[in-house]
Amino acid sequence: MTEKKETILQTALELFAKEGFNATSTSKVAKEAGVSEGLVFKHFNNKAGLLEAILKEGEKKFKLFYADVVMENDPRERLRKIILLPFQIAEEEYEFWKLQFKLKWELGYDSTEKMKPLVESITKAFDELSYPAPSLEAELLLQTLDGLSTAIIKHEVSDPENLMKLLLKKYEL
Amino acid sequence: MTEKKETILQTALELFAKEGFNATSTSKVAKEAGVSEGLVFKHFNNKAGLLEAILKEGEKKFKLFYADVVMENDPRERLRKIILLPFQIAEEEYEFWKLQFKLKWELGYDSTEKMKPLVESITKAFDELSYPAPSLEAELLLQTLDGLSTAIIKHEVSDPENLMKLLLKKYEL
Amino acid sequence: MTEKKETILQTALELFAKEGFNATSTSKVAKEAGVSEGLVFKHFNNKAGLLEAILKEGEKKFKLFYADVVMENDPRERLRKIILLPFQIAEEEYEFWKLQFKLKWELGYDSTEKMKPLVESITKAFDELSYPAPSLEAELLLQTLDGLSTAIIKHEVSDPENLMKLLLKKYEL
Amino acid sequence: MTEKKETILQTALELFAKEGFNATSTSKVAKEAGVSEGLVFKHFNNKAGLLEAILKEGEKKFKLFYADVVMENDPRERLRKIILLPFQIAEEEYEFWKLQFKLKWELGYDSTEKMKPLVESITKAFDELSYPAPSLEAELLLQTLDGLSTAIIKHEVSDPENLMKLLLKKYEL
DNA sequence: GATGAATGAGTTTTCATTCAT
DNA sequence: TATGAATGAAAACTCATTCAT
Repeated sequence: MTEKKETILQTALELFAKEGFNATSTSKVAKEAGVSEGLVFKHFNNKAGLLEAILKEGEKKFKLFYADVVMENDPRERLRKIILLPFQIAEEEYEFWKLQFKLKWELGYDSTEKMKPLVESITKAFDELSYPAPSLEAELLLQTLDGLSTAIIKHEVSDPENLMKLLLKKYEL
Repeated sequence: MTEKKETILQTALELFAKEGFNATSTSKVAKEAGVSEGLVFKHFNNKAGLLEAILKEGEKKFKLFYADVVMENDPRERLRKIILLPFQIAEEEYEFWKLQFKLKWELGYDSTEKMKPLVESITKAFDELSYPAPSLEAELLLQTLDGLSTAIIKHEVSDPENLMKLLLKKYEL
Repeated sequence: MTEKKETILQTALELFAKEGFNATSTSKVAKEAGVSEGLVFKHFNNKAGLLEAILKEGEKKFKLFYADVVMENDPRERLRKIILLPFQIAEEEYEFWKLQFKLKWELGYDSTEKMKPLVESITKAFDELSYPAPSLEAELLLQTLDGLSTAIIKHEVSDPENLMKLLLKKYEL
Repeated sequence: MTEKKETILQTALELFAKEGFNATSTSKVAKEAGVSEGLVFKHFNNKAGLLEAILKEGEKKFKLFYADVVMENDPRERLRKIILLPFQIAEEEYEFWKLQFKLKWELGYDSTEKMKPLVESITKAFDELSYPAPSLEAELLLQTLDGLSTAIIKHEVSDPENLMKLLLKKYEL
């Protein structure tokens, strides 16, 4: 990946995250990235290709993010790890995750399929810890973490540290 | 409000919810609503005005939705009511709420200000029930409900009934 | 002429003078005049009709303006009178005359025909005063007065009083 | 400046001069110039930008036009030169100057500021020639020339040659 | 790989005008 | 006489994309 290609990708990420996919013109991406309009298309074929490239990066990060959780054998530790995740997002990555959320709404795509392994992994953990309704517990926890992540990314959480502790305590972790 | 104006509003709501604000052209709204494109602008000045009108309706409904919670005096009952809310959304209103969520992401606006009274009301409830960290509890609950609502609207919840029961039990309600 | 019709005419005059004919929409005229959009058309048929009505008023005033000059028998007095004209425009009539000038440019119409009697009258005056080239003198004087009027209407003349005196002296009046 | 950009500019000049700024659509400019409408906007941002570009060219020519006058040291020669100017406009430039006049009316902008050096230069000439009211003389002469130019451009002058002579004689040049 | 001029189809918006009331 | 909802056509402007260099 050449330097300019990288710049385009990064710029597009930022603009898509800030303004949305449809509201961001390819020409704006090019201008902001300091490259010619044509180059965007040379590298990514079309606007959708640019988006795809970004999304692919997103999924990679996403998997990396969750891999550690799924691999964890100890059920209590597995729950701990998934709960900690939202709080570990580095501030410089907020833009990136914001984009992922934003795009999911804008393009309306369904992530349930991709989440399945994670859901199952969490379900199993609750099962092993003898929760009476492990599947529902997993669903609820993931929804909670989803709401929480949203709030964190939007800088709407006042006291992350204690919120984390509270949540951990609720699951006796 | 004339009949046609109403139709435009309704059509725009549906299209914005389905496709997103930026991806929906005013000409499509007009065509779908069976009116001339000019009329859209006569009534709402510009595309943003149309959106605003929809959003204003949204806020009205939103307030109506939460009014019952805030007015409730008994703290346990208040919590019960807020938890029940997401599960009471009528299926024909999914579009409407989907739009509200979608737009919030697409336009990136901050709803914390508008949520304040609700947050305070829930905080107070937890306080009265002697939870050790009422403010954090309120924050967490609302985030949970936010994630949950999202899932419900997107038809991603498998067993709402039991999910609701589980959540109520967690708060001993 | 009803009161509302009069208001429309007056408003249109002002707007056309300020913004130009093409740049002024009928809806703006209606709004500014405080009447419905339809009424403008009821009274003047179409936008061109509105313009025509204004222009007709203009010609009336114009003729009134010059009648006194043409009627004057004494040649020196006739010249005096035509020279004084631009300086006698009342400030509240500037808008009106500005419009006349403006429209002439915008619509590109030729006023030579209408000016003929005046030109002849001035020519005759110069002839009677034994100027060697009366026709040229008349042309030049009228062009001077045209340039001068323009400047006056645009508030670009610093010292009208003395400018007038200077001009009169040049013709020994 | 690419060839097409040049063509657009030239076409716009002609159309604006003939029909006026507001009455000329960008689509007409594009069609007449044989380019896509988009290109007009690529090159000039918006319709006003196109106008501005033309006006800028106008000012350049304008300055060139008057530079020779202002540079002239001999006061009599300076007056001669300014008087000759309107008569030296080449017929193929009539369109251009017509536009300048037309736009000044349509857009209502004030050229006094830009004329200042010229006014001063003429004032000084009259002063050096011991005219009793040099500043007023300059004002009057320029207004005369303004009216005259207008008439020339509009082809309303019957005998330019002798009109010129008459004017020169009036200033003993 | 990189540029930027050029396009064509679309989008938002304006506007003169009509018509039912 | 007067209103204002409604229209259809055109205007200004945007944008993804192509292509010659």
